[in-house]
Amino acid sequence: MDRYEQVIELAKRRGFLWKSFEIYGGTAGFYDYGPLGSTLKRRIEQIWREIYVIHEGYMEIEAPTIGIEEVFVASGHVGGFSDPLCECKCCEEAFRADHLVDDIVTCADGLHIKELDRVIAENGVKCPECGGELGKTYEFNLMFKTNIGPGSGRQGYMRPETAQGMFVDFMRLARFYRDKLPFGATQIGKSYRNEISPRQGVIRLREFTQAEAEIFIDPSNKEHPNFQRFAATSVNLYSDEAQDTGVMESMTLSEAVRRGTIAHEFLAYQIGLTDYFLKRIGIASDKLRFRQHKKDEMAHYAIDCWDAEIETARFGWVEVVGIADRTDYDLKAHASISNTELSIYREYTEPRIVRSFVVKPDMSKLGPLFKGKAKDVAEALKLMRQEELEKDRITIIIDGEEAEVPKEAVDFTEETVKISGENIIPHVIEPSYGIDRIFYSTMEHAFEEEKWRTEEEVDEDARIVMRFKNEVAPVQVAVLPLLTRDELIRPSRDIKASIKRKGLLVAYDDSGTIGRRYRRNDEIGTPYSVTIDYDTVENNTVTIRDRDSMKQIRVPVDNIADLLYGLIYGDSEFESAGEAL
RNA sequence: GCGCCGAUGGUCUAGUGGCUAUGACUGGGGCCUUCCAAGCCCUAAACCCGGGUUCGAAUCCCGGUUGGCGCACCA
Repeated sequence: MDRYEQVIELAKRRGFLWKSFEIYGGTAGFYDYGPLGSTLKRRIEQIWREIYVIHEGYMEIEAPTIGIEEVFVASGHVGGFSDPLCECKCCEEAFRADHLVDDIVTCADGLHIKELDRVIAENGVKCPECGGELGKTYEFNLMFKTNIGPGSGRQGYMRPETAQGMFVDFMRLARFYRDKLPFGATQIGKSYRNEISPRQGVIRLREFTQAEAEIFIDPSNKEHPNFQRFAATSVNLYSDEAQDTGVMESMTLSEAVRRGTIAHEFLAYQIGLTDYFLKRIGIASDKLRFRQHKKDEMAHYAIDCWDAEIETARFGWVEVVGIADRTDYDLKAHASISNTELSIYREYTEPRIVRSFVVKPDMSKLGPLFKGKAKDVAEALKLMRQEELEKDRITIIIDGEEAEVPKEAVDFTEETVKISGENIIPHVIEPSYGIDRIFYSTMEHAFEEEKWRTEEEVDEDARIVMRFKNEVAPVQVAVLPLLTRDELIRPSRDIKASIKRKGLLVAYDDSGTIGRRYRRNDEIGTPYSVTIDYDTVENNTVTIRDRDSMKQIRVPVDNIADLLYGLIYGDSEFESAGEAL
């Protein structure tokens, strides 16, 4: 049984993760989060919110999970989020149709399926495996399709990423942030991809949770005002060049920016934030690295892109966060498809007085002379410089033919114009988190099978402990009467109630021996167990047991809830919080 | 989507054509018990789904679902 199996088995048994639709046999690519799983996931998301929404100030929005066709035409998902597949009629092997004709035509990936079929037929392309005849090419789009409204209603798609919701709302967001860059929006929610063959459990899902931030910045200023916060932070960088040699480097973020390894400060700051977040929820720092996309792997519009990768026992390095500079690609695409200007007006500190050379073609003369080509002639004239227009003969080239334009058909002048600002299209910095993979990694890195042997014992003793960080542990406190006796159960119930009032998630358990109950709580990662014994009845004190060290302290019952709250969310030290036992 | 291998209580598992389907752990109830899976009693709980072969199928055959591995895919 490898580590993955151990973690998944525990997750299943203890109510973290369940296969969806299990009583009907289940379906690949879907998982339910059980009671403890939902709680853990929500605590992870809540820390993400604290960082991105509260601290960074990128407010959360909520857009529909179903999108209309235009949105995904603009985003490129309708055309590009699919692959043309082509199967051999003989051996039934499936191939990428565009790859089959790569050598025959120059831009194979731009061809439609019909054109691909034509190229395959005309060139007699056969199955590369067995030489058999190839079947018709079909498009396999990874988006789930649905219909909006009854009958032949509008085509809709389940969103394959939450990002588009933020781009589509750009104008409203810009207004909300009073037209000042930089600003950002975030979204935590479900996305959908109809994976061809999902495997690897929760690592590859058809319905999954993303947490994404789209940060709109001034393209001419990619510094980050708060960069100092992470300047000295060391991270494991696996850059494009490093991947060729296979050697990862540990480097401070300021060093990485200075050397040009990371394109700019703003991106480096985001890497710093991601590093901070992942470590805070319990990812082991030696199993975390940032890998730069190779030039050929990066989306064509991105300038630089880094993936946070976490090392797992079975799947090796798994991509959990993508941090990209998407430039102005998305805003331009939506602007063009929607016919809406998506830009920010940036006023100059001082209005600029610009002298500009203006060409004024006289259409009443050009029209009769050039007829249908008059417009092209005028456009060509507008591009000419003063010296060219002052020559005795003005010649232009239209449709490969030289033509002469009479001097009286074109006028030009120098004008003085006052420009007080300009419209700019912001660049987008996008950190995109795959919450389900992070959830699993948190489980795996928290999992520990602890074995030890005391001097007298021959057999090994063992316990399974989920060493969750206090902040993410689903159950925060266990309240355990030492014995099943009324005089201990009664004060236990009062203590449970007082801890609940503080907002902590508390589990009460009085079944079986105390040792068994400690083990049960170790297995779900409860950080602290409060035990009520006969001393409690006598002097109103209880013991608190620390999950990781199994050490105990004795503290008064009176402010037990505040004390536990401080241990979980504050800086309190366990050992100094009470009298050691 | 293809190939190979698997699927038995909550978990792990025995069972290769024939008794009421094996065992352990876990869970629940109780007894006992003053701090790390102790003991005793009681108890709940399973043959992935659908067809077929057979007097009889958890077992053999076919199809499906699902899991693992390999191939393919992974904007």
